Amino acid sequence: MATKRISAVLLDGGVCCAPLSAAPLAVADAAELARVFAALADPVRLRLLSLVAAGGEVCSCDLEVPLGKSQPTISHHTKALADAGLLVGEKRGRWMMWQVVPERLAALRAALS
Amino acid sequence: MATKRISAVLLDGGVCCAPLSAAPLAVADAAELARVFAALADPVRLRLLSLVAAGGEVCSCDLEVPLGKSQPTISHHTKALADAGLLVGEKRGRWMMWQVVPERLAALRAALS
DNA sequence: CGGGTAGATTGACGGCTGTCGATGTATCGA
DNA sequence: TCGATACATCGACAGCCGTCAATCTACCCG
Repeated sequence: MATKRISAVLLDGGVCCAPLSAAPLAVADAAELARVFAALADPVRLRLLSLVAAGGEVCSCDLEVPLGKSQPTISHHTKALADAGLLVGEKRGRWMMWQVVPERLAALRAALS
Repeated sequence: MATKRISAVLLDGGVCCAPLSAAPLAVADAAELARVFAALADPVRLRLLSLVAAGGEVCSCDLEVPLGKSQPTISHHTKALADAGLLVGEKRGRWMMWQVVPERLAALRAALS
């Protein structure tokens, strides 16, 4: 019930409304947006997101080496990005395959205008 | 000297290069980007930025009431946004007037593609 | 000058977060 | 069934961050 309403900026295709400069951000919208930006506020997560974005579909096991972090740390970061809606994962056999959610990135771009 | 080189994404008009999905983000670029996103990863700062963006030019003294925070906290947040290059301030008499840096927002949008 | 106001700075406190080792769970191959 | 692999979870630790009261600095006006 607490989250019946979610910022319109972050729903739908993400090409929505309420850009920063149009009108003062509502408190709830600001909280939601901040949650997503917080997911991007870490250099390791940004590189992880970039690796997945550039690769199209990437396995968790292929992230440890390029990022130079331990397996639990990689798992921690993929979860953070997934919780923010920026990544979706699909378990395929033994492997976890990750993809970016382009609509989510578009929603962020829309909010930053 | 430590910052001789700064991510091209965040310099120039900000309409630059190196979008996330094009190629894996360089370590230095990721660090710079993360610094800016960290500035946006707080609901109070997002509302502050939005207030300034919507108002065009806003005095610090006009931020305490709508944000519901103490004066030192407001000062802390304006400094954080200014350090991230998202806000510029001009001291005019007794008042500090703030404006957004649209190029910076554009640079972030460019990076998120 | 002197009083008042706007803002920055400092110090302190509580909470959040990135990191890793250790452990648990599921899946595949032999 | 057994060993190995991929991933998640837990617990712990260190460092960072948002917040405020108190204080300091700069500026205006009378």
